[in-house]
Amino acid sequence: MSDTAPDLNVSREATSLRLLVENRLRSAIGSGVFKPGQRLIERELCEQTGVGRTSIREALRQLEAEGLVTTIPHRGPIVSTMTAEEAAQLYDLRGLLEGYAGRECAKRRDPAIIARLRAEFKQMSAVAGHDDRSDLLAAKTKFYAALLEGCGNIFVERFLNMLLNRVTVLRMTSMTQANRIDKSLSEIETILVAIESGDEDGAERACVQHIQNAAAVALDALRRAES
Amino acid sequence: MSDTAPDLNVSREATSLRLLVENRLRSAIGSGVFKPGQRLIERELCEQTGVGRTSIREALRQLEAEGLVTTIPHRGPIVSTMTAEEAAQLYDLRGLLEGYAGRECAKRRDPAIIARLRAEFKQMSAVAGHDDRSDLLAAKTKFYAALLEGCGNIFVERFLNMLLNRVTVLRMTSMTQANRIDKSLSEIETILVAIESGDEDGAERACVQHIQNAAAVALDALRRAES
DNA sequence: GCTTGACAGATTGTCTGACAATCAGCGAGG
DNA sequence: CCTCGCTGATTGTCAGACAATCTGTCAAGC
Repeated sequence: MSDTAPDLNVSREATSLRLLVENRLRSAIGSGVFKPGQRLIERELCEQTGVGRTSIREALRQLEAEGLVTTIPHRGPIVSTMTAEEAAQLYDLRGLLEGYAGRECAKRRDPAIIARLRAEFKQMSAVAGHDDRSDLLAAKTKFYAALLEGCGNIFVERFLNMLLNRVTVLRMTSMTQANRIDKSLSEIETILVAIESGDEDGAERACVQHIQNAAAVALDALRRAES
Repeated sequence: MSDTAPDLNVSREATSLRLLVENRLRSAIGSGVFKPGQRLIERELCEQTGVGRTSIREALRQLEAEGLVTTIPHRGPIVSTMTAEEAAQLYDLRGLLEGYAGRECAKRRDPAIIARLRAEFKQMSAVAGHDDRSDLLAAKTKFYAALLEGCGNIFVERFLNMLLNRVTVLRMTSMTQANRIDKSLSEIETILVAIESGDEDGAERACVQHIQNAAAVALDALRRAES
């Protein structure tokens, strides 16, 4: 990055309609507008979005590849469901990857990344008390985004993003984090401190621990709902 | 699974045209018919496959999500290229995941899986001397398939499959394994033995080691070609 | 009453043809 | 030699169409 050049990153954001639709659907699923198991009928989506079937179908293929929707032959796509068993596997993998990301962040100690992590942590602390948890969630998401970028491995970043999308869906069904916010915050602080001090093992351990705790709460709620 | 019920799994294999096209393209890319960087023009693919643009485009979206092709806006899809840097990241992640898979296999010690692993290893040893390495590659692929299934984590399995597809592309460019076959075989035997004896740490270590060695050879060739 | 089979409706899977938007390369002009 | 505008190629997107297939229902038969 040059010091002199102004940021001319126009980045026509999402150029293609297909991408717009894709993001729309992704967030609709993530925010629970479309619930797991619900059918997504092409023509209805066409009417709701105002785009042709072509774009809808291509967007759905993408989401299918990401695992967010499941297409039943000649029946059409539904929002993917997850058994408690699968959710456990998801959290296992997430722990593995996020542990790796934490370790790499601690190893690299990129100042820009650390600054972002710290800023988002501050933001999280600031809004932790709000009734509306969407602020907290947004900050948390940004914290993770920084963590993933910081690991410097594009594949880890991509895969973890996929996993996080699916976790978000889970979160809707399991309505977790009642008073886990405080604990969660302190866990995240542990991660942050470890990364800042370059403690690779500590950062990895803290990340894994954080995921395991989150998993325990989520899986408990999920299993109860599944019974 | 019931003991009495016969296996009525008819499994009409790949129903939709789109899936057929997808697999065709995937293997065409994997086998080097389409080379990295090459443009994939929709209308040409239509003629070559005899299907409509609809199906082609949807298949391409899937491959794009897997990272096998990259779509340049208003220019169309090309077979994805990889820098040495990215390849190194890919191998890093592959080591992480495959280490996990090896560990889990050793932990679970599923007899069916172990039998498959051993059978494929035998097959590999048998065909190692052939000039045509496609037999060896096929057996190796099956060995990995068993390893991935054996880890019991569907997400790990899915992600590793994606990574392996991209490694296959790399292999085309870097023409590795001259006389690495013997070493490679003995490394795989180490993995197998560790899994059979339930040595979790050993299995993980052996897997990671195997990937690192493979990575070293591949990256060396790649960097030389890139210069 | 319960099972079987046929029918109708809904929805996907796929093709065709079309058109505007956009990009890459080329040649004219300075 | 560099810049500008044109032309051709290709994608992005739409609308309409049709067969294949699934689901649910309802009548017929045991």
